[in-house]
Amino acid sequence: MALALSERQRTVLITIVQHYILTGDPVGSRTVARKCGLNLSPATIRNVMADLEEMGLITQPHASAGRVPTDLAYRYYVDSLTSIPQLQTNDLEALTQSVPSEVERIESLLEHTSLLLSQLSQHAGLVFTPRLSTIVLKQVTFTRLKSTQVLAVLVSEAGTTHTKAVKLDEDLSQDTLTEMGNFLTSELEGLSLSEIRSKVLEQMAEEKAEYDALFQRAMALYDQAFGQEVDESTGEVIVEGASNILNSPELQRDIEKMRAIFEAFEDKSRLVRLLDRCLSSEDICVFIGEESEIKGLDDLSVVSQSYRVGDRPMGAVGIMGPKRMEYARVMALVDYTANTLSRLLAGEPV
Amino acid sequence: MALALSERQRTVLITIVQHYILTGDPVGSRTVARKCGLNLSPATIRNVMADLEEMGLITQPHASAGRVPTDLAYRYYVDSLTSIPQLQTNDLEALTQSVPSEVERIESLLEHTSLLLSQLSQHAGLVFTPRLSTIVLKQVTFTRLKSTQVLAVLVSEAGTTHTKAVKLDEDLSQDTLTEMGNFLTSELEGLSLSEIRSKVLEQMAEEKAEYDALFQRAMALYDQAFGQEVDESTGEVIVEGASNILNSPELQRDIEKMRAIFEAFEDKSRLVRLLDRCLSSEDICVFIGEESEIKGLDDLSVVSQSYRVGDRPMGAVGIMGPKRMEYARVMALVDYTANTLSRLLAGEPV
DNA sequence: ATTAGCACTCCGCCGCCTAGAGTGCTAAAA
DNA sequence: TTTTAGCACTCTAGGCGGCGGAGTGCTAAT
Repeated sequence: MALALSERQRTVLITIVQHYILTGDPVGSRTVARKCGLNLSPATIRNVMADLEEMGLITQPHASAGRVPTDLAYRYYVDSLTSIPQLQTNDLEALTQSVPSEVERIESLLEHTSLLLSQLSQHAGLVFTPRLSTIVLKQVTFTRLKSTQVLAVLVSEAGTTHTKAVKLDEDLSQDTLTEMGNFLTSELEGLSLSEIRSKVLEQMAEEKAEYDALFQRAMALYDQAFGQEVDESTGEVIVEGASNILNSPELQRDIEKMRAIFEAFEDKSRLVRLLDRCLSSEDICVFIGEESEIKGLDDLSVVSQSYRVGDRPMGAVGIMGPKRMEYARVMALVDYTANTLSRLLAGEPV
Repeated sequence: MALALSERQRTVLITIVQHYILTGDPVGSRTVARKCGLNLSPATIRNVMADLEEMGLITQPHASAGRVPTDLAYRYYVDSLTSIPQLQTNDLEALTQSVPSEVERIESLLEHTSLLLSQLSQHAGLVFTPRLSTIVLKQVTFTRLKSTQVLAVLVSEAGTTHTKAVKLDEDLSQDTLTEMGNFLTSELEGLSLSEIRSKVLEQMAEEKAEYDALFQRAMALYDQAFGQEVDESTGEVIVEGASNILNSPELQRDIEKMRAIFEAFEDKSRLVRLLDRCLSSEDICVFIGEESEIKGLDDLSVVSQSYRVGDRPMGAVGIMGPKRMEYARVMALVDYTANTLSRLLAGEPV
């Protein structure tokens, strides 16, 4: 599967990709000859380029323009970046400066992270929040809002909260509700919501008398609030700096594409699917063009890396920009940010 | 201050505005003569138009194109819509169909509302959430996350939650924290956060011995969590359907303007200022072009109306689109939606 | 295997022109 | 006095042709 390129082909291809990323203009044989360091004449380069074109790595937008990398070429280029690149010193400075000393609100932290990524990269910043099922329960409380309406509040170990209003048949007092919350908390603390889900289902099916009625009802209440939600919730996506996409000159021409992109940004459910593919991998993920499999995003690339709390992957951060992005730098930014976020959430010093 | 226009001038102006809203093309004397119903020749209309231009109500994009309404003309047009217009039947149907039967999560409801507004209007939907100070407290709880880290959770009467992690000097047990929460809840329930703010400040200043030490510490903890926040928090803005702005043909030409608009969308803090101006008024608000006083939004108009819980205004909903929008229809949508939202939040049937 | 030379192609730009739409002005009509 | 018809004028959008530049592929020489 891996493309077998001669050393010379490799050099020429990389030169083309790098130069195109830099300038955005199609790059011709003359330019390659000067920049690639091979001391060959443009004519020779042309032969190599003809081969590369046949392999589907480069194309010309029209006969007699220079060559432009295809998705395949970007893929090759990214794969050829052996390991996660080092962060540039100025980026490192900027990042360390804007890391908060402590976490007051996780939601704000994630938003801030997304914004930071977008500002540093000048592309769009992405943060995926955890899906409900992976969350570990810390505390449940029920608050009586109106006669038969109760607000269930769930606090996770990480410090996120999740709420849902529930309608009851009977009117329970706040005291009863508090007791139910305490019951559940002592019983369920430390379990993930998906573990709880199976435990609740199991116990409600058995309906043994070994638990008293209050506990049974508490379980039912919990299930009413979060039961389905756990299976269905896919987490959220925080997109910041989407307007940066408008800077990219190769997209400014085509307003239709632009619209497709912004519509894709708003359809969060599709974006979430990227998360799944990223969470299953330890490594940083790069989706080039159509690899994201999101309609409308075929002119963009996404670089993302999961962040974790303890050993479990919780969510992911990423940067989304034109395929013509500085992959090395962006990957370094994303990787560093994901690691920092993991440490912050774990309460470790940064 | 109100512009004094002759009946004829009025008719011509309204015709121009309506026709421009409809087509987006500059409208010439010939067209006006045909559409305005006055049975006058284009030449006569031209004289009227010259007057209107002198008054600053219309301009020509270039000599020898038709006339285009200025902000002033839109203002006049909107003011001439005597009362809030009626909802069109098809809009009414669409709205009633997508009203949820019950409110499970306020955050989702508000997001859904914003999305709904954007879809029906084909512009951007706005929802402003309440600023912290106006919220009425229902319950406070403290959850011990780690040795000296506590999560303060505040539930409002409306059912919204607000959290903040707090770092402590000492390590308090969960039992102590729970007790503190109960204390505070019983003492503060039913008060708005701004009322609480002054009460807390007052009591902490007095430092009387009439309250026991636990309560004093609870107060301090509360203040640490939400004290400053109450003064600073401005509420949030939920923008949906921003990509609809890209449809507007008069903006597609100028990518710079487009970028300015999307940047303005992302700068939530400025958008929030619109809320203030809208909350103080009972009536529906229309901001045309520069009236929003937001840089970058001078090519858009915003229609917004506050929603309330009980008698207090809580937040606002709105629609943001090109100045060339169907004001009557948009105003009807916004007004109806705001009322429906108020009723939903109050738990009334819709 | 590499290179120089050359003819060819295609885009982007400039200037030119024209058709069309709309205006303002003036003089005639109501 | 108000309205209208007529006319000359202006400005834009769009089509056409020519030209320079950049880059290519091919061929023949090194």
